[in-house]
Amino acid sequence: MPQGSVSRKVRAAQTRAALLDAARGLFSERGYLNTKITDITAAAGRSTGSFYEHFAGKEELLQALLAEMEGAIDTRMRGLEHPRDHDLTDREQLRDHLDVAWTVMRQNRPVALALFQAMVADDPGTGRAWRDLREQTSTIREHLEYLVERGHRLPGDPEFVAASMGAMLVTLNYALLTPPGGEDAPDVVDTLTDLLLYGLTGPAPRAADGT
Amino acid sequence: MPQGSVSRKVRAAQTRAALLDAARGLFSERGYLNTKITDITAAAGRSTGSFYEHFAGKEELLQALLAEMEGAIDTRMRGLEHPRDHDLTDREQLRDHLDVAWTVMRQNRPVALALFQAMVADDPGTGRAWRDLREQTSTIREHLEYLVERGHRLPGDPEFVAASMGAMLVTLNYALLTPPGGEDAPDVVDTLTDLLLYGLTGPAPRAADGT
DNA sequence: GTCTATAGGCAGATAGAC
DNA sequence: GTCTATCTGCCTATAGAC
Repeated sequence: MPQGSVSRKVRAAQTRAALLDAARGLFSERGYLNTKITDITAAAGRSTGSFYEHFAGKEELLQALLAEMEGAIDTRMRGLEHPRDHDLTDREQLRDHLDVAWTVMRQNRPVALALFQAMVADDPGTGRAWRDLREQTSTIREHLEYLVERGHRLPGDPEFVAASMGAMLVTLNYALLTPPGGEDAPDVVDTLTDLLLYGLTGPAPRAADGT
Repeated sequence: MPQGSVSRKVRAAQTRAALLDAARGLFSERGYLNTKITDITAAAGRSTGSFYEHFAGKEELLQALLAEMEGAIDTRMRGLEHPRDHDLTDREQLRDHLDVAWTVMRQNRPVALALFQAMVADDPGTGRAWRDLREQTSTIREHLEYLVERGHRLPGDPEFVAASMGAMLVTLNYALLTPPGGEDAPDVVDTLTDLLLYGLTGPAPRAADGT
């Protein structure tokens, strides 16, 4: 393989990375929908035409960002078992799950923001919103199904309950991208944990027996 | 006042109403973001120029639709007292509130859809998402504040808890605009009531005393 | 107030030289 | 692969006749 060819590949990869980086920055600043392809190429210091050598359009670039993020998460999670039999009615375990989800969204702000906007901007008839919600909550759903199998009684269908939890999380994350009080509320995860675990009635002393 | 002038006013009102009607239909079919002003005028059987005689733009038309909806609700609710001291930890009262909210969104599908898309499409930096969520949940927030005043312990700040409940509601509504299984799930309100009231642990037997 | 016609401004996407 | 240049289509918004 000739050297020139290698160098070419490297430069191509650099351009691709530059586009992805620029996109992240712009998505975070102005949002996904308000960012034009020409904005991205300009910020990356590349030409408009160069963009289409790497991505068919903005949506495909977003999928690439998503893949990158998922790759990074998988790497960090490597080796950590994630068995199906977590008990989400255990406060610590529920809190862990919510904390991971929240942290991932916060640490990947541009991607989370863009995915949410893309989900909502899509023609509602396509059903993308429900599909996205469903996919993003598949882990929670499995844990809930496990609970049901063990005889626990949930407020409703596990799939729907999981989607409801996800809807709350992603929408709050979006709404809090610009923190209302200036700084990010520190106890979001704890509050949501308690709300989802015990509801408005709050943790209450249980009867001794399981009647 | 001359007759010609009256007739003119009437026709203007008809055009305005036709535009609003057409917008409702198109928003419901294709969504707010994908509907162009020219689509609305075409569907209403009017010219493009006519639109700007009544609205400065699409967003202003949406605000008009919102005002219309709120007017209709106020009319229906006229005479019904809505005191601040509702107890949302009472299942029936919480269910009633969620049911009203859900029914309003379902019966005003185009407006609810459009408002949600408009909220998300706005530049995130404006903080519109949080503001909208806050406003739409002001009633719930007041009830929760009332509970806190009476000594009840909530999972967190009433404003944030109310916003969380609202986030869940409006996002699920949006995701379920195209029902996944074909028909609309009938027990959405009941499931959300139980989830928000008791959480994942479900209603449980309480201890006899309040220790 | 409503119409026709059009100006004007993007922004997506491609052609062709290097 | 990357660039410059451009074409194309779409949509907002206005001008001017009726």
